[in-house]
Amino acid sequence: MRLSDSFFYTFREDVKDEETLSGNLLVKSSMIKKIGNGIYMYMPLGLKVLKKIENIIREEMNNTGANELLMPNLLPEDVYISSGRRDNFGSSMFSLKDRYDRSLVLGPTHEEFFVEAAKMKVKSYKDLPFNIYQIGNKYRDEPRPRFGLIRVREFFMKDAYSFDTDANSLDKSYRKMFEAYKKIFDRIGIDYRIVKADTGVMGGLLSEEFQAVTDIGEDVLVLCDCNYASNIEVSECVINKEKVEKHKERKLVHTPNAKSIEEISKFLKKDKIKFVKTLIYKIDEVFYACLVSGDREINETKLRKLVNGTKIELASFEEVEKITNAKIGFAGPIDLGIKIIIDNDILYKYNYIVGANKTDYHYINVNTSDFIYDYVGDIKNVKEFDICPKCGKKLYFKNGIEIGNTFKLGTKYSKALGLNYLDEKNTLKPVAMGCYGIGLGRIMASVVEQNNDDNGIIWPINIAPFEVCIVLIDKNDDLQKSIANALYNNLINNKIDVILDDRDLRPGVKFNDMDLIGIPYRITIGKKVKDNLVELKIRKTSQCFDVHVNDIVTKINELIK
RNA sequence: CCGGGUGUGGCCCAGUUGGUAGGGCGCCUGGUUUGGGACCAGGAUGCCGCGAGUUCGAGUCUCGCCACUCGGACCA
Repeated sequence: MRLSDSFFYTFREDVKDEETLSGNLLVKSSMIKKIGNGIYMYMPLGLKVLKKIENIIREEMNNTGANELLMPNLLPEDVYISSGRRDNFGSSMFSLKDRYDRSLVLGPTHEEFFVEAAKMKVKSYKDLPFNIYQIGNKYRDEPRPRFGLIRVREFFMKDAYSFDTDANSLDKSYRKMFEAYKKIFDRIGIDYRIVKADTGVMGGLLSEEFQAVTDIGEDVLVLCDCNYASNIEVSECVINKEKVEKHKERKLVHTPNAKSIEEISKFLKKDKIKFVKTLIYKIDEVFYACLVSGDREINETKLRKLVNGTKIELASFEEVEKITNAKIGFAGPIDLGIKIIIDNDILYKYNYIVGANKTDYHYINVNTSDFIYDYVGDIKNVKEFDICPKCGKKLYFKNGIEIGNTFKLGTKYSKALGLNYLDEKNTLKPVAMGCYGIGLGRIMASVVEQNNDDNGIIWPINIAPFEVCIVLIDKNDDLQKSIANALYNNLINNKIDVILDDRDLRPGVKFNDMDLIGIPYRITIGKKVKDNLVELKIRKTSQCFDVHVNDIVTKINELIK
């Protein structure tokens, strides 16, 4: 590509409606443009990056023997109703009516339709296993899109689905995808971790996430040197037993205006750990009082699972005040009148402090024998420096962006949608499924978050929009011009992805633009061509070399390999 | 959905007590320049987010709406 006649622009200043580094750099460098909240255009340069990511994914998918197909995005709503997922998605699904008032949705994910596709083939165990996938758009009406390409409403994604006879076979298919994913992310050159995760709306048996490590990540990764790695959503807590104490006499104490654990702990001059907080949750329209130690946070994912619920939300202030008969902040388990769930640490706490269900009062010296509870379980978040459940060392946290995930679905969808096969003994069995996603836009944004400096983006070579740029310093100098053109053609003939900056601009402008858009290798053609020398600069390290014109192609080839 | 902020040439922003819409960057023309975002001279580009209202007069005041954005809630 020659820049002088290409669709290309850059901005010198940050744009105001992109707060993240990656969002700003991608917009300034003409990779993307926002046209609405969570909706982006991919400009020529950005599309090149996206296509390179796409091709790596496609190659590795095809290497596993998976077959690519393409699904529509405009989908009849009733299919999601049959599968039982219409309600799960709720308002995060875009829905619309056609001219006959029939309900359609924009696909947020395609399990149901891949099952439809699979039915075309699957009759017998001899038809299994196989894996089919697509690379296409997904639509989700996010409550709050943000962070540039990280959380958007229309996004480009690869989703694959495996179909097997049984759990053993599924295990192999899953493994195969898992290994392919590692190859994909390694080739892309992204810094990632694999963590155990929640199965969420997908349901199923096992979920693992591939997380790009960056500070703007919305997920918390719980990690240990022993290679334990888990999303905080599902990271199990080791039970914390306190020193056994003799039960003291329970007492009602006046604690005016001490609503939060923070306030009450200051007021009574006791450490947070001596308190138990009571949060009232509404899970599938039923209220539960949930108790955790004062120094801990509730984990809603764990809580939801414990009671086998689907929809979970904190009760409103009004609801809490009605249930506790007190102002917000004084809820406690004693004489409460709704179901009680306690965190398993509470069993090993003694003489703790709880709200008294009476405005401005707390109980001190409460013990678990003082009230009746309905559920016990691990319902709290791991804290940094907690003990690793696997090896006993201290855990540490990092932030991550989910760029890929792998699910063992089992027979959830095949049962719901009637995807069955006949086995050797002529009995009808449901197909065992897995599904596997990768978010391409998120990869792009995460890579930029991980690879940049004051001058702009630093693309890893395998997904850079161009591998090499040639900067022609003086386009009116015939020697420089002819050497630049010759080199440009030579690199193209060597299958190197090259861009020629032959614009009639000052050198500084071109250097800055090439830095901004992050091309890994720059060849500058200037005065030194008289001595048959060109300059090679490495974007990442800023190293510069003078290279003989005749050697430059070889040198570039070496670097790229 | 709750709370805060912002909407003014392509981009970033200024705009006094209401009185002819400004600057920088970019763009066009000419000239001088040419290895890290040059300089001089001239020039073009505005539904001041949208709609009502107050006023002789509204970018500015009032009301309503919309969009974007941040924090939260939410989120395969």
